[in-house]
Amino acid sequence: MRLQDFQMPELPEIYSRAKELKLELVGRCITSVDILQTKSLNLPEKEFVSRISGAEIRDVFPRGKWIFINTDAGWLLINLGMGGEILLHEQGVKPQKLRADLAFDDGRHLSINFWWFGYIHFAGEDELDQHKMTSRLGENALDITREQFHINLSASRSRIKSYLLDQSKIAGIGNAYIHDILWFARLHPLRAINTMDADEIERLFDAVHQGLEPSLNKGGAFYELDIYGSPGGFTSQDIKIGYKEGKPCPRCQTEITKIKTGSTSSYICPDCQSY
DNA sequence: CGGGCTGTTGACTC
DNA sequence: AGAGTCAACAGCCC
Repeated sequence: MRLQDFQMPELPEIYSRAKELKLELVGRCITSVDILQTKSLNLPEKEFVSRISGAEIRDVFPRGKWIFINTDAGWLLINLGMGGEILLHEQGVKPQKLRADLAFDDGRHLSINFWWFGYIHFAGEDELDQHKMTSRLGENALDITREQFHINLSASRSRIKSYLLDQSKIAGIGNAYIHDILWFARLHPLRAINTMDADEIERLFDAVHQGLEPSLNKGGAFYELDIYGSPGGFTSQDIKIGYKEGKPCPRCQTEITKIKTGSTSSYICPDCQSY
């Protein structure tokens, strides 16, 4: 297993970062903004900086793979793409890699880094519904009710892996945690939803929780750092079958295989997760 | 050395 | 509506 296989911030990591940021930043004012990669913004740099400078942070919460920071000037919307760090530093300390830096009125500052496909967006207080990348997000994967999950799936004709990865359907699941989620549910990633019976949908709902909650409870995965620079407590030993090609299935000992599912790969137990 | 692979998201086509 | 392909990249594998 290679560390670089795992650099995806998904729901457990984003929930954890949002919680940490909320604890540290509510009530703080942004005193200066430094942008090192304008490409990750949704506004011209000058406009972005002027709109967010001086803002007081009111709240921080997760929506899927996005961190929403509510300020009295509007919204900061952050997506770490395929991996990155948000780190809180004491005055003067600077990390080597960063795309943007926010300084606060207590002297501390926040560096935001991601290896490429990340976003640091701004939306005015009343403009949130015009922000296309977040306005269509589905319910957070751990917040959707069993009943709503059932109703939503009944309306879908896609394959189950595509559905779970579609952020407009259910938000927060990515290609790292999905392997274990489908294994818990004993469902093949290419299974068509309209062939699933009620029992299978129930199993899938439970599996979403079984796949995400252990990591959430440990502050996210080991390959992502919290805002203080410490890795999450969810380690490769906690992963059931994801990225464990050739190892035995924890349930039936059958060898885990890696298969192509559209443009992504999937790790499955061919015995537990028959097509 | 370099082609292949990995991840997220939106745009685009059929 | 859903599926497929592409593009935007760094970094590591073999």
